[in-house]
Amino acid sequence: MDVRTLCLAVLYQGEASGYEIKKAFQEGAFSHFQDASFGSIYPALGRLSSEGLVECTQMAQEKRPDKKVYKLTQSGEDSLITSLLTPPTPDKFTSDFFFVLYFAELLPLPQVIKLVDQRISFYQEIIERMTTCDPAALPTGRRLCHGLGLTVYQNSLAYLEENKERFIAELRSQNTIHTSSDPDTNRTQIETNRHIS
Amino acid sequence: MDVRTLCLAVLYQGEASGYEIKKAFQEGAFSHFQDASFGSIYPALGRLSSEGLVECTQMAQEKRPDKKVYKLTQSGEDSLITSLLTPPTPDKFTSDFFFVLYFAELLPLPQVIKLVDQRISFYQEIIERMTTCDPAALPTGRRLCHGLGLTVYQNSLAYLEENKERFIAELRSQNTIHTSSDPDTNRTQIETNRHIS
DNA sequence: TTCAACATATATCAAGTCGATATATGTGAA
DNA sequence: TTCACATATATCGACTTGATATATGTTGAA
Repeated sequence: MDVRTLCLAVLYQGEASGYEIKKAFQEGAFSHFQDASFGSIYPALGRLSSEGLVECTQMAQEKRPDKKVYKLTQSGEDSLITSLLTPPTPDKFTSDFFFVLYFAELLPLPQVIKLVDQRISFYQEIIERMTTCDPAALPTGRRLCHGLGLTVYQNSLAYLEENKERFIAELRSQNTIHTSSDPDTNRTQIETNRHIS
Repeated sequence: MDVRTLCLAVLYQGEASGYEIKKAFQEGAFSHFQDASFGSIYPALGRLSSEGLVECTQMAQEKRPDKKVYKLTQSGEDSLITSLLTPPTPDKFTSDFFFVLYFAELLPLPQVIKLVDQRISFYQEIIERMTTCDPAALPTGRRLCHGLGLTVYQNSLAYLEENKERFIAELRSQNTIHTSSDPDTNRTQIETNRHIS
């Protein structure tokens, strides 16, 4: 979804500055499935302003730098709905964790263990944050989002915890790279895995 | 992860052309957690070539356009390992499905039902494709990747199937937008939801 | 107390990436 | 036959990211 629509979506929840819109993607409700940087938010707000989809009020006072508060117009609301009605593009998921895990055999075992442990902590923290809010208080659509997301994290955590020990034991038993710094042994290991599909 | 490393990773599995590398991200093993386009793959292969991390063999014959087959060098293998050892960046997940679902109350009910049904089919198809291969045949790292990914898809599917009817019933019962095309009714609906957190 | 780290707030820029498009040919199905 | 699709490389405009610049307030630890 383009950043312009993303901004409209945040502003639909209430007026906000560019800085606050960024926070919605960093810590807020949208943080799990959308993102945008300042470099795209500020230009987007400029365009939305000139097209009349948002209105900007300059808050010159404050003890901070000027704050530009943006507010959705009726035209902006219409544009948001229209965008929501267009067929959604496929999900995009990129993960270095999965990528590194894929090549676990090539890495020192302690490194792999650390990777998995960090992942477990990562899931635990997200789950804790997500379970502090009461789902019953959410509107229907948001509640399904929340429930589906939480399910994914909980089951990922459970899977990792259930398989961690077996996984590590298997890695330990099958190669020598982890206990030796002999380059020849190393090389042999790499060659061994080379053509496994 | 930068596209250069991604190319090295694909080439680690065996030599390939730019076109074939693209396919690895589109249909192959990496398709679930990494992506790259021609616009980034071809320049990356050029740089990798000039840096000696890959070797290029021009296959001039064939009945097709020239095929440039790239092969990993020792230096390229070392570079891949080094990249795998650097701390992984956080996952990135963007989903229009979640985004639209979040605003389900604002949309016509048939549209929302279609969205959920398509999602269910999407999960079913992926699960079917992933369960055709035998996980026991995979190297340890790949097997954990595969298992974790499959778990996510299976549990997402189960959650949607379990909650679909209740979700739709709830949407149907709470608003009028879905059965009326009266713009005033429409507007009222939008205002009603306006400030729900 | 002081001082570093962090938060608020806007904005820009180089580098990288995507999605579409161009080019050229082969294959298979309707 | 003709059209859609697959193979194959390559480029380009538009967009996005991540880092950085600028300026100030707050907070907590040494």
